[in-house]
Amino acid sequence: MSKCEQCIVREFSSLKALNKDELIKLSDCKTSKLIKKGEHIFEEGENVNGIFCIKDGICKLTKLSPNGKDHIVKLVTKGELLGQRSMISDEPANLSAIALEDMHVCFIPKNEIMGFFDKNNQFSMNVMKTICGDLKTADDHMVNMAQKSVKERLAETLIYLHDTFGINKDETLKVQLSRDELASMIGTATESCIRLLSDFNKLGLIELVGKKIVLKDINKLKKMAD
Amino acid sequence: MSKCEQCIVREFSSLKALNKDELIKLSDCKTSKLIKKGEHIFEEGENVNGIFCIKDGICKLTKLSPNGKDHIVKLVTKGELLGQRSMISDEPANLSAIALEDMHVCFIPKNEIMGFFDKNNQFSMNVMKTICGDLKTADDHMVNMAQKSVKERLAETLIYLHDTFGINKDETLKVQLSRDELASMIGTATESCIRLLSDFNKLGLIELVGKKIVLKDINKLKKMAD
DNA sequence: ACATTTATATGATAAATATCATTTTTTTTG
DNA sequence: CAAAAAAAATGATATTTATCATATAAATGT
Repeated sequence: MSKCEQCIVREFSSLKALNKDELIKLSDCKTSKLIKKGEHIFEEGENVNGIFCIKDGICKLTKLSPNGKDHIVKLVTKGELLGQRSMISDEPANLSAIALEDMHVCFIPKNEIMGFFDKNNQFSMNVMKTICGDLKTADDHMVNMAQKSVKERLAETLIYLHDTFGINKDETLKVQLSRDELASMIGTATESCIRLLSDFNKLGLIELVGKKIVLKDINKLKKMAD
Repeated sequence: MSKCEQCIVREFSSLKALNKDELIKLSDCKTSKLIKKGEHIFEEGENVNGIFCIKDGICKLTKLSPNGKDHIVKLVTKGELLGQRSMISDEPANLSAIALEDMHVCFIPKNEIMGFFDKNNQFSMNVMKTICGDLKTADDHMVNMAQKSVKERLAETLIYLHDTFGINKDETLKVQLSRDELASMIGTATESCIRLLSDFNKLGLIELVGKKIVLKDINKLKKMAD
């Protein structure tokens, strides 16, 4: 079992506030899991009873809308924690977490985290700030969904994927979503998403390399996204 | 200056965790404000440096979208706290708060609240739970905006206004939004909103009493909202 | 390697929604 | 109370987006 003290991703999350003793306790109680591409870390409605620390890989957080379509609420990657909201609210998960690539995650049981809350103010504060950041992002996102056109949302999402997750050597976006997933991220029909990608391609804004996407004119895309 | 100890609305917010001594301190540092209908409590981008406790009245939280339209993110009423997210994130307000009717609010400066955070775990936990609740609502809302039609969103919003804020003696919705405001809550053009209200009226789902709205068939509206 | 499934793409069309113009109603103001 | 301004309502039309059908390309299993 690997030691939390030596784990680098810890430094990128609220867990950075933990001291040596707390980290040793953490190492003892955590369990390590490999999640394959397409598998769930947890599902909407499930009682999670702890949080997951993402050591490696990317996953999507989705919610089933009443019309039966999945909506991608957020992408989460290495260094971030999952399940904090459910744990604090003491409610089942509001979203499903599904791996977009093979992942390595650690599970930390609820009672351990709650102990840190009581004794380590900096840790509580970090968690609170993270959730506040999530809330701001969610509000902003909501306004975008409500007020922007599909075209604007697509442009914005491409920029987001580029800026947040970066590009490969061949300049294609590192996070490779299917057209279907991209559509469920911007909230539109798959065909509409594909059609707009074709349009963007013809306009020289992007280039479609098979299923992969290269952003060719980031400035124009940014203007387009408003 | 009225005493926080005797204030009833305190019981409906995170402040209920404060003990007698803390409430006395609170009374000493808080300032009381009357806000008239249409006035701001604070504006997007402003440094708030504390939180507001709503003693009476309702306000809308809006965000200006890049296309220049205001979007109503949330309605907030008596007993709730405002500005918690900005204070914790140590950032300017992400949203504007504008009174929908005359309001009575109390302002509590940041350093006072931060003191309670340090010393009163139950209070911190309450605040955290509130923000977690807000985050869940925001995520749900986002999915609705992205996946539902304007008609579904209108039906849902009417039900929400009914269930959350209740009705007057004449059965009209208590929160009286203009057509423009209703449209900016569901994310559509004012004319589209008006047209759909007319349709709902003709279908017998609602009744339009001047500018006021009566829900006539709540079950059908609920089905419509999904 | 070939058959089968799945993903991507495109056309045709329908439905939803926005925009612009105009009218009617309500509210405000002098 | 009348005039002006603002809000609500409706029609005509344009634009956006969804849906259904079908074609092509890529991935998968045996």
